[in-house]
Amino acid sequence: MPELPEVEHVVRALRRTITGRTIVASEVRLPKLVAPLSASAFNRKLKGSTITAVSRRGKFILIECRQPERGRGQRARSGHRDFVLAVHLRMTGKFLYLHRDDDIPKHAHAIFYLDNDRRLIFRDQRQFGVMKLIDGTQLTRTKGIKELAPEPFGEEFNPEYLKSALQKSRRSLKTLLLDQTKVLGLGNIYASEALFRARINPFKIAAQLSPARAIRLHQSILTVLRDAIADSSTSRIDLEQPDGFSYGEAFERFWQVYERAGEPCHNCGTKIRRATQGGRSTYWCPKCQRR
DNA sequence: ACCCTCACCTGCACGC
DNA sequence: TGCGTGCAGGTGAGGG
Repeated sequence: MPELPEVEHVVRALRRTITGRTIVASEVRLPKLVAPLSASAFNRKLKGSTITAVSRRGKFILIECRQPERGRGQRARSGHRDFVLAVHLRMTGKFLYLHRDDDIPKHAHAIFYLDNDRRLIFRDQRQFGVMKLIDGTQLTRTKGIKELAPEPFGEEFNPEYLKSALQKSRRSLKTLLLDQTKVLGLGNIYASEALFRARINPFKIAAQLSPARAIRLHQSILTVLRDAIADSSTSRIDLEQPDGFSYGEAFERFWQVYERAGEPCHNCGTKIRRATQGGRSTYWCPKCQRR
C-alpha cells in the first residue's frame, strides 16, 4: 500500500533504528520472499553482516550491508564485501522492531536477529513483498531496479523529461503515472491526487497533453509527494508499534478525490466520480478535470 | 517496443 | 451466523 512518501518514512525510521547494527542471524519463513535465492543461502549471506546505511530507490528500500571476511585468503586485501538487501513492501509489507521477548506476530515472513538483542521483523499479510540480495556494484544493473524512472526529487526528473515520456505513450495519463519506469513514486492514491491538483482528466491520452499542462502535472507530482512526506502525521511511522499504524490512515484526511466517490469536490462541489481503469480505481472531479 | 490482462495472497465490508 | 462477492494503496509474467 505504501507509495513513495510512506516508503521514505519507513527508510528514515529504519535508518535511525538499525544503522550500525550487526545481523547475528536471520530466519526466512516464507521461501518465496527471497526467491530465487534459497532461504539458507540468504541467511548465510546475511549472517555477521553489519548494516552501514539505509536508503531508497523508488519504492525499493535499500539496506546496505558489509560482510566481514570469512575464512582465510579470500579477498584478503579489502577484507570485506558490500552488498545491498533490497526490499519492496508491495501492498502490505511492514517492518517491526521488537524486543527479545515480544511475541512474533502473524505473517512474520522474515526475522533478523540483531546484536543488541532485538529483532527486526518483516511482516506481510498478502505475501506480495520481495527481498533480494544484490552485490554492491550491481545495483544499477539489477532487473527491476535498472528500469526505474529517475527519482522524482532529482534533477533529471524535470518538465522536459516528463513531456518526452508523455509524448511516447498512447496510454491514459492515470495508467502512465502508475508505470514506475516512466514516472517514479506514485501509486494509485497519489496518481489520482496529482491529476486532481493539476486539474487534468485521468483518461486523457498521455501524448495528447499540451506542454503547458505537462508542466502543471510535473509540479503537481512533486507537490503531492512533498506534501505527503512533509505531513507531520507521517512521522508517526513507529517500527515498535506493530498495529498502531497503517500507512493510509495518516494521509486520508488530505485526500481530495481518492475514496471520495459521490462526495462533493472541495473545489467546486461537484460529486467526485470513480471508475475502473486498467483494473484499478480512479477518482476524479468531472468538472475540475474535464477532458 | 508497447500495452493489456491476469496472477500473486489474505482479510474486510457488504448483501442476502 | 454464515456464505458468497467484490475490493484493496503493487508489480511482473506472458501474450497479442
